Amino acid sequence: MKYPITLDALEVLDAIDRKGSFAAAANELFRVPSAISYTVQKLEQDLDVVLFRKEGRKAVLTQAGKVLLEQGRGILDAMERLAIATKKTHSGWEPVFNIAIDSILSFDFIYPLIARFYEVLPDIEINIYEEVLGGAQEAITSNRADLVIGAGAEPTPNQGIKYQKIRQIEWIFTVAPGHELTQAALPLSRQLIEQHRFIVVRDSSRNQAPQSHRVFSKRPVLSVPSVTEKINALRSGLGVGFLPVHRIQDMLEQGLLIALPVENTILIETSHMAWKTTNKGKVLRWFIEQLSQHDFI
Amino acid sequence: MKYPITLDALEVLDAIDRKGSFAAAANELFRVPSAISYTVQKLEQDLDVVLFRKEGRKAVLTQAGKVLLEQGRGILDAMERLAIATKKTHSGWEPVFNIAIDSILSFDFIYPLIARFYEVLPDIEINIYEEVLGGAQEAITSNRADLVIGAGAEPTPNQGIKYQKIRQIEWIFTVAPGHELTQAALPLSRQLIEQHRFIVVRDSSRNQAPQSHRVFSKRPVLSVPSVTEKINALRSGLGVGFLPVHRIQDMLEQGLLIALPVENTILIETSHMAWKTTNKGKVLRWFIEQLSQHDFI
DNA sequence: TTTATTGTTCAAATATTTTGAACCTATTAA
DNA sequence: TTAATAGGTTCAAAATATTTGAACAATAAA
Repeated sequence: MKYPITLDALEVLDAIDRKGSFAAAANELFRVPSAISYTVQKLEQDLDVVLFRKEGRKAVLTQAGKVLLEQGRGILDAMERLAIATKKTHSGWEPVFNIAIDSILSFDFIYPLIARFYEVLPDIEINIYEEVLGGAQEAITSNRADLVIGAGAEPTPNQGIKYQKIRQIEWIFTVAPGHELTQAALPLSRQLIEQHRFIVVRDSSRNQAPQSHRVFSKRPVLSVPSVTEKINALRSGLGVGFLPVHRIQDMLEQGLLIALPVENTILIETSHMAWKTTNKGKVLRWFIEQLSQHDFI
Repeated sequence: MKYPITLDALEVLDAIDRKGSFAAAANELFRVPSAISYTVQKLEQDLDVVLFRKEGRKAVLTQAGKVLLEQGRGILDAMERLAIATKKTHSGWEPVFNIAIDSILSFDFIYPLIARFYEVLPDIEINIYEEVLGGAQEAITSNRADLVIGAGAEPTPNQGIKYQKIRQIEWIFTVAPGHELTQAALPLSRQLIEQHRFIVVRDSSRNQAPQSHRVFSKRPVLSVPSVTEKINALRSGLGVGFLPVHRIQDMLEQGLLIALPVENTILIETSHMAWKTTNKGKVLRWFIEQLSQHDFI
């Protein structure tokens, strides 16, 4: 016999353990006690292992029974999830979706996007991978990623891969008026600004994610949930950081925020996304659509 | 219906996929073709998902079918291991120890580690299996694995699961001085390097991992038992391959080995390990300790 | 000592799976 | 073009497997 353990047997075992007796398990499963007895005996026989010992009028799990039950529960869970994943796939939703992001890009806009995604579809697994320079490209051709957010303009068209430019963002180092850095010599050095508290956009997908792999190193100091909050925090003088120019143009003009040049800093971030044209998944569509909208930023 | 997917159905699906047709699967399973048909139809009906599409006179898996099969195989494996573990517990043996490794990671360091383990505790059965992207995470929550070696930095802390970073490894494509690839235009293309003989670290453990893995294709390869041997073989000009930078720094500087850039290659491999905090096993501790040591590499 | 609860056994009833023959349908060979 | 062949499906009958219910034994609680 290839698989002596059946799902039904595991289900029965689980019910017995939770309810405390064969009789109660029978009741829960809408079966008659003798059916439970039969299932357990069959399992013990097929597996050639004693799973219950009689203690008084009750049956108690043996050590082997406990191992079987504990691990078996994991398998039952996996089965349930597999059924869900399969159905999701059938209706066009990928069960897992992998995003690779070039590590030089800012993640400020990605976290809120993922958070938004989980609000809509909480049980799809999103994995974000950071890729170093050429890696993002490779990630897609080797099917490691479904969507790549890469740095630079769109690369030359490639067989089977679609590229699309994402809005170009100009980042600028910003502090509140009266901040001590406004007194420092310009341009500011990296060393100097790193001594100040940075405000970063937090990965808010943490709590809601079914399970998400996040793969970048960061040393956040003050985390906020979105770029809007980041602007507010900066204005309140809680810290310093880079902000997208187009979002703070007015405030800069009104003197509510001060922009300062920093040495060796790339200000303009051009990025593109890439995906396989054969991929018709709905999750992919969702992300492409969101990223295409000019105001998602 | 609580569990629409049965183990038998997964077994049938697996056989169909491996053998290529319903008829061949029927033959393998000592059943009649109509029985296979019946099982598949029942599964499709219970799950309310189309799993096969007819192409010509053959039946081909749909996307959903592929997801089901791929994940289902993991569950079948888990079932087999569970049966073994239960029997071992019954007979007083320590249960098997399962390690899941993310398939994008290099196995080079694992095989020698397992070999070392057998020197210390030869009676314990170690299973290594490969998990695709998110799967490694899942493997631990569902108890399919006792230890997971996953890609990326440590994920968000999770109830009952402990994560620990493993040393980050930078891999670099290396050849011996005077190798003909040193004359080629840089960066090297994948096609080009694939024409050369690769040196890979062999799976020298008893219970070998399911697949050979990760070498680009069925090219001529030379298997060696450890990374040290791999370095030696490379230096002798026996072949080419990726090596961890920190192990060959000196040799690169002395010109004993030549590093060459390859297009679209991810150079830096970050990884972490994960295990259940409830697991107090001796075997687990041994592996954690070994993997924590910086020089195990 | 009753009485209720728990688990087991066994034959009968019921449900599920497997079979084999007949029948499609798309490729391949003649 | 036609025949032969390699899948795949359908359906009723046969073979298996599971569930039931009644009778029974063992133990704890009243």
